[in-house]
Amino acid sequence: MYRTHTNGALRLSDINQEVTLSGWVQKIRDKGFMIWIDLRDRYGITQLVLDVDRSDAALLEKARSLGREFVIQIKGVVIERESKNKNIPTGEIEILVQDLRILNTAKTPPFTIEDNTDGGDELRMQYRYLDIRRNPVRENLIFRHKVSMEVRKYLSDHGFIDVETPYLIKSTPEGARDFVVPSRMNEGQFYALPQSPQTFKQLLMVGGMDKYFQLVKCFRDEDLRADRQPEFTQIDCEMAFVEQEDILDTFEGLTRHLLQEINGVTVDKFPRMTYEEAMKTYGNDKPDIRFGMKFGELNDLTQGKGLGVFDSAELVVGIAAPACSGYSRKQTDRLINFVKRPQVGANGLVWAKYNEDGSFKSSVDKFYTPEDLALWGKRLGAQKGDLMLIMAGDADKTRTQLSVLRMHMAEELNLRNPKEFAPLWVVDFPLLEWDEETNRYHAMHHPFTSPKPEDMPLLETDPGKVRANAYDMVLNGNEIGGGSIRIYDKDTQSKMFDLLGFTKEEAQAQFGFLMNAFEYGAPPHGGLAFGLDRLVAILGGQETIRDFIAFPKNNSGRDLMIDAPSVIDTEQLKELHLKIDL
RNA sequence: GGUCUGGUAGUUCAGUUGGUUAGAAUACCUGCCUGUCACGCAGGGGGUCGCGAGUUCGAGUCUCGUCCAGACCGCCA
Repeated sequence: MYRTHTNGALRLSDINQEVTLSGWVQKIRDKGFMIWIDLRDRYGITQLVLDVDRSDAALLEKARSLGREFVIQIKGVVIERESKNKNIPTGEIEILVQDLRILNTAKTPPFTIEDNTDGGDELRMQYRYLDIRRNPVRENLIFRHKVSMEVRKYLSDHGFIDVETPYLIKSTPEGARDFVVPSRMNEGQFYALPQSPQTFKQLLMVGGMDKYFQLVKCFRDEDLRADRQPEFTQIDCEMAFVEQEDILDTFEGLTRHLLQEINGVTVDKFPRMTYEEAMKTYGNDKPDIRFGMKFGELNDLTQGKGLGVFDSAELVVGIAAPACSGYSRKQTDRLINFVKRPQVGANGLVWAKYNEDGSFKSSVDKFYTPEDLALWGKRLGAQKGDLMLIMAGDADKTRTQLSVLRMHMAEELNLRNPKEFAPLWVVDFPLLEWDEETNRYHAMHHPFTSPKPEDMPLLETDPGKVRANAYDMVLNGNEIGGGSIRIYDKDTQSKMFDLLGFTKEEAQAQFGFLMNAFEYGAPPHGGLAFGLDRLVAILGGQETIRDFIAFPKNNSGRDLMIDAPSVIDTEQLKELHLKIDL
């Protein structure tokens, strides 16, 4: 037997017990007359002790030969510490070692296995198995486990059935690039890895599965970001015989359950906001509503006073940053430079201070009286002591830019409290989006999304105006889930493909299986998918999803530990009838 | 596809206008240390300054190229 207890288990009440422990050597403190060893496993740390009075010379010698991260097994007696350590749960006891067995030696690790490691990201990824020994990473993985167990429990309790769908499926040009897998048995043909199990879950509805869920890997061959991985996990759900309201209720329930069970946070009914409202009020379809700074449109108050940039602008819009009227010239300049960076792309920024004493001061005092500025303040909901920030230009672009500034101010003012949770639904997304590059519409959500019945006539006359039965769940400024009511009749679906520029033949070749299924009694259905990696990171109060994934990929889609992707040998290529053309 | 930042000891980093033998902290090794727990003290070893060209009497430092890493834009139905 390797152990009678784990290294987080023993307490004062276990005094005098003979125990066997196993684990990794975290640290050796050799004081000459006495040696302490911190023994670690995933449950905690237990201090081992040997000394010249109570341990024989051979045992001491063996203990001195240990190095960091050696795997050892010891037998000993639980004793009370003379000087206790209040910082760890096992801090009142230690083990007087009687027998020591080295189970495995270890090279000195390339970085310290401690909460605040000295290792950089690259090394940590290359030696991820060592990184996982560290508390923060281990705790994150356990946290993820808890979240996914609660998800499974909730959905199963509510009648959802976990069904697995295939990973080797068919490539489609719509949407993200596919990862493809060559088929040896079908010369010159390729599978694609699913970007999502979308069509399969719809077919499960046709199959009468009624309520389906799956925690499933999805794959997209697009460039990465700090919070974007080429393979990621989705909580994928679909329900039949439901309306949008039923789906929102169900998954609002799931999210509320998670916040309660995982974070101990009780949340009221989620607010709802239309896409249009979100864009007008926050410049963003995933607003962070933990703080205010709502947009106020100022066209009528600013135009016709001789300030060219405002007069010629389609939209003049601003926010009031709380308690920033004391900003210095340097600070306002920094904000101006921030919005002028190419990533934001604005031409400039007008500021107006609503001072504590009720006076006004702005960067455009030449054009506006204090009375004008007071009206701005009223429109933006500014209080005394606030700083109004105003941008102007093309409506859509300006909203986006002001949205970036709003988030920047929130960061700067520490308004994004990771312990606070403000979920909401954004509903009534547009069905289609015009793509300048390809000169055609493409589906904003996906091509299986149902238009709102009342907007159906617009499909013929003004497709860009059609709203969809599509919805996103937003949490603290992140889209954590999204879904829609699906099309379930063949005619609407083929009209949709038509709008998206598919010929009848293309539609049949790529999605014939789905449209055929719709001819055999497809029930009305809809669903939603959550991004599990991001959801877990947000519930865990952290920014980076990589630390919640056991073995993540880097910026260029590489796994630094196993060094993938890699070339394959010519035999393999030949078998697959592939030639590399570089 | 593009923009920006970085690459110096095992690790995290500093390194002045281009100028002597490239430093610190930490890790590692040795010795000492009668209750340590970020132990302490003394000593020691450790460098292809990412790689390749170029400028120069002289390059860690300047130029060009290249590779790697990170952040962002495009992209991500």
